[in-house]
Amino acid sequence: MEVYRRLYEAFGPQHWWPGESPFEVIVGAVLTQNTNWRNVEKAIENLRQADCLTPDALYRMPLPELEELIRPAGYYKVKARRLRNLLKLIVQQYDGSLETMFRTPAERLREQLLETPGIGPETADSILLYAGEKPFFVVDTYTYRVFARHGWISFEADYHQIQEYFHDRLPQDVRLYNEYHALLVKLGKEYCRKGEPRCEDCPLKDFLPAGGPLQPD
DNA sequence: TGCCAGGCCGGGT
DNA sequence: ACCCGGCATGGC
Repeated sequence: MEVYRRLYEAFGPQHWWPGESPFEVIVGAVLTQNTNWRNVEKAIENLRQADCLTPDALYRMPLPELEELIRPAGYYKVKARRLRNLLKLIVQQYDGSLETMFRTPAERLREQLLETPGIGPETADSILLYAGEKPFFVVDTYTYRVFARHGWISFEADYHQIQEYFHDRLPQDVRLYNEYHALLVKLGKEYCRKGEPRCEDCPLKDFLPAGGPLQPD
């Protein structure tokens, strides 16, 4: 929580990803898997131009056409199938209505998302938090890297353990989870990229263990 | 120019 | 159970 405060003071509110619509957020959550958000924006813009930013319209679209539209997001063939799998759930189980979908108990919806091929824990939690406003903390590579390098979690910790770490320590607040995750991404991009920790000017430098960041990354 | 990006899956030990 | 490559485009 002190870490959160420090980041908020350094970077301010990120007002991240409450994107145009919940559906757009869902599509973005799949397309951004291991991919720069800028590329995702191009893909979403293509979908908008094609007037296909609704579950039914997108689910109806032939796979090759979908692949072409989302091409800028990379991994376009896998992602087209993953999107399709998710759309199938939304259309067939919830009649294409996100309101209906998010009315189902969050724990059970999470299970359903995870059963969908191509939807892993981070994508599922991103959908639940950012589109559905359900209190699931989103753990991404930056979360892992930042907290492991500071010695706050183990480098061996899996997704669920890391999520538990946050759920145990933070008030259950959608707004807070939302902002915290966004701030960690911001921090990660600027100071905690893969090869190069730049701890000198990092807002969290005071919290580093003696001898600098831990490294098994 | 090479490396990285807001993961996830499947196949090989 | 673990480890590792494949998937692909665009930006710095």
